Amino acid sequence: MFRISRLTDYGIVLLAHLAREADGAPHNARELAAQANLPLPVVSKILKHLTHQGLLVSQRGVKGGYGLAREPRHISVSEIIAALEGPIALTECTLGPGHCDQESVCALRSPWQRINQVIGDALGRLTLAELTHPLPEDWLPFPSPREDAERVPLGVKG
Amino acid sequence: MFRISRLTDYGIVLLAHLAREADGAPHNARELAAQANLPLPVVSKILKHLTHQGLLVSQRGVKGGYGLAREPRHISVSEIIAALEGPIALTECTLGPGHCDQESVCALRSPWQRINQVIGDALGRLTLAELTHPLPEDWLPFPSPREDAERVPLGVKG
DNA sequence: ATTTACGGGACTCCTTTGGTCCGATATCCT
DNA sequence: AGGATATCGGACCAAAGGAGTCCCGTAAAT
Repeated sequence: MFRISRLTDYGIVLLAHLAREADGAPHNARELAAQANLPLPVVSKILKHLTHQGLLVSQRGVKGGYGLAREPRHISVSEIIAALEGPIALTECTLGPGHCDQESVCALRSPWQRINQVIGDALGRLTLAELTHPLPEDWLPFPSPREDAERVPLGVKG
Repeated sequence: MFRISRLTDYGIVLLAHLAREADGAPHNARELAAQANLPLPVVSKILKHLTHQGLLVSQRGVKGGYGLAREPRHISVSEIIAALEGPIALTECTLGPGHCDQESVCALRSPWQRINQVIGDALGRLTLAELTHPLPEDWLPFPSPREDAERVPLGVKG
C-alpha cells in the first residue's frame, strides 16, 4: 500500500513528543503512551526498538525512562523509518545487488536507484526538529545545487 | 517495509515493455510474461487491473492483447502505483480526514500532508517515457520555481 | 526489600500480498 | 458454423508481515 507502517508512524509521534519536551529528564513509557493516546505495550515495544537502534537513550529503575540520543535537528525522518522498518528501499533491487532475481534482465534498476535515492535523501534531510514546527508552505526537501556538498547520510539498519 | 508491492513493480516493468515497443499492435499476456520472465497468471492479473484503471486498452480474441491507453510521456509513475495499490498515502491521515482516530490530537498531520504531497508530486512528474531511458545523473523530480504553474495531477484510485 | 522501570523475548491474531485456477465471453480464421 | 485464442471476472489459497499482548529477568531509587 506504499505506506510506512503504523508502528513507525507511532514512533515518529513519540519522538516528536520527546523533542518538544526536551528537558534533560527521562520520560517513561507510561507517560508517553498516555500523551500519545496509545496502548502501553505498543509504546514500550517501539521505544525499545528505537533505543536499540541508537535513537533513544534509556534509563532503568524507578526514575527511569527515555530521552533523545541526539538533538532533534540531528535526527532525520529517514533514520527513524530505517530504525523501525529497515532501510528505505522502494523496490527490492534498491536494497543492493542479489536481492531481485530479475536483476540481469531488468532495465529499470538504474531508474529505481535514482528515484530511491531522491526520496531517501528527501526524508534524510527532514529532521525531527522541523516536524515539531509546521513546515513552511514552500518546503522542499532538496538542496539547492550549491549546498550539494554536505549530505545527511541515509539511515541504514545495522 | 516502505516498499511498493511486488505486483506494482511488475506492473511498471510490463508497462515499460509496452512503452518500448509501442507499435500499434496489441501485445498479449503470454508474450509479455515471457519477455518479463514472470508467471503468466500473475501478468494476466496485473494487466487486467491496469486495463480496469484506464492505463491500458485491451483487445479480445485471437489477435488480441494489450496496449498503452496513452503515450508513455503522459503516464506517470504515481498513476501506476495508484492504479495497482491505491492512492499514495505515506500515513493513514494523508488519505483524508476521518481515517486516523488520532487526528484531533496529533500534531504531525500537517507535516505529513506536505511530505506526502512532495513525494507524490515527484512520482507524478516522473513519466513512463523517462523510465525507459536512463535518468540523467542530476535528475530531480521537482519543478524549478518558475514552472510551478503547471502541475501533473496525482493519480487517485476511483 | 520493595517498587518502578526498562530489556528481551515469545506468542497470537489478523490483514495483506503473491500466486493459481476456472468458467464465461469476445474475436479471428478456416 | 465452429474451433482456436484472447481477455474478463471472479473465487480461492498459502505465506508473509503487521499489530498487539504478555511474561520473566534485571537495574536503579527509596
